[in-house]
Amino acid sequence: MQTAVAGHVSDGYRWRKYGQKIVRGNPNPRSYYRCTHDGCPVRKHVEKSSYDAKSMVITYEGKHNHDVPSLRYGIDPLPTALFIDSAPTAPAAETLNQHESIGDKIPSVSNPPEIEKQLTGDKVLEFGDEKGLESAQALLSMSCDPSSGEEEGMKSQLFSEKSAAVPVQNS
DNA sequence: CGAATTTGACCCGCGC
DNA sequence: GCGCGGGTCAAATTCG
Repeated sequence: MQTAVAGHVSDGYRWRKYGQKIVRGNPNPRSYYRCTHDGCPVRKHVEKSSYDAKSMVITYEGKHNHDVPSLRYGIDPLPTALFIDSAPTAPAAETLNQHESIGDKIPSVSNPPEIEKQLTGDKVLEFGDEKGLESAQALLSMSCDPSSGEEEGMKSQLFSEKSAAVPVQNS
C-alpha cells in the first residue's frame, strides 16, 4: 500500500508521507506528511490517540498558499465528525501516563467501532480500518479547507499560522 | 518510467 | 556536559 495514499486526495490536497516515528507516550506511530504542491510549506502530522485507537490527532503546520488541486469530493460540512478540542494533545499524553501497560490493551479496545459510527455518521463507515485514518484526515481537512472555509472562528483554530492539533474520532 | 511509500540514520533542541 | 526525544532527509523498493 505504498502508492495508494499520496495519489489519494484526502482533503482536496495531496500529501506526501516523508517520515514516520514512534513518539514517546504513544504506542502508535506518528506519520509526517507534507503537501506535494509546488512551494506549499504545509506539513501535517497524523497520529492515533495514545489510549483511544479510534481517535486521531492531526496537527497542521502552516497554511496552503495555493488553491485546492481537485475538489471532486462533495465538500459538505461534517461538523459532527469533527471533534475540535481546546486541549488536544495534552489530555492524550496525560492519559497515557495512567496506562503505562496499556500497550496490550489498546488493540483490544479498538474493536467496538459502534460509538464512532454514531458520531462520525456515514462517510467514515465507508472506509475500512486503516482507511478510516484517511477519512479522518479528509473530514478534518475539509472543514478547515481555506477555499471552503467560511467560519473564521474555526479557521483561526486550525490555520491560524500555528499548529492545530485536532483529535478526530473515527474508526 | 515516474511517483509515492517505507525504513533507517543523522541532526538539532531541550531537559536534567 | 550528557542523554533522550522529536523531526527531517535520503536511499531503496514497489505499484500504477
